[in-house]
Amino acid sequence: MTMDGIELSSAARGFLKAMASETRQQIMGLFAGGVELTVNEVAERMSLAQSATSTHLATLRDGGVLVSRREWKTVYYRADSARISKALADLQATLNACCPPDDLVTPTARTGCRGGEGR
Amino acid sequence: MTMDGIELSSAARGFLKAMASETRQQIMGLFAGGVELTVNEVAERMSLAQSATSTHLATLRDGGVLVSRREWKTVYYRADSARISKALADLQATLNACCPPDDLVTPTARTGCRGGEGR
DNA sequence: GCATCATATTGTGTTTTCTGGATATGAGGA
DNA sequence: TCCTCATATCCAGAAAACACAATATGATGC
Repeated sequence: MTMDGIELSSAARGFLKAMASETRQQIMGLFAGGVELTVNEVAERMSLAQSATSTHLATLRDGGVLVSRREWKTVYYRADSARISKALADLQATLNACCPPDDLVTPTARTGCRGGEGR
Repeated sequence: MTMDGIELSSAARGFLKAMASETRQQIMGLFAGGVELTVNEVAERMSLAQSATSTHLATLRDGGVLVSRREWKTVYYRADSARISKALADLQATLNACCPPDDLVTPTARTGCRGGEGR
């Protein structure tokens, strides 16, 4: 009851919560290549209502997966690759601490990904 | 309308589904250090019913985060670090393909993590 | 066969999430 | 000011997840 709390960081938590929904996973697929999309564009391509799309995009932004850039009327959403890498590195670090890191993990996986997060 | 499907692999999908629940995240914290735990032990430490615990552990096993080893009566659950690393590498690879890998990401993040997944 | 132990499964009620319609906000143009 | 556009928020209902009690399964020991 002391060290049970190998809790995930808020970044990793938000990432998991954001990416848990399959609909949001598909939404993320629309942002491939770094394209910027508006809410209506995402709604149209996903065949979703504008309100539902707005909520999903807000969830993704809250989870650190997307960033929003407001240009007068329209809000452009875009994938936040830096924050995604950060969340993944964080997730990996926590899970490495949680699970036996001694088994026979490839050294590439351990060293390579951890160094990625600059910020 | 053709290449929208930057879908995640089943490993990454299962991982996200398994780790989406905060209860399951806490459960994973119990397996720190590679300890093996039975269903009843997890239920007791989490103050959860045996049925709920069994379901959660099955979800985690199905998501590739835990492995179960049956020893006569009791079933011992244990973290599957290799599969976890695999899922994370897969996730990172997909998200790197999804999101702008050109912005100004450190080259370590691009080369290091992508090479991790061998299979 | 019967009882027991540990786990899995079923059933039910509760809570949360998801979705779409309607409405509100905020900014630009006539 | 009024209207329009794009997005956000509010408000239902529908769907899914969660948790518990009860029961079923599977294997051991009598």
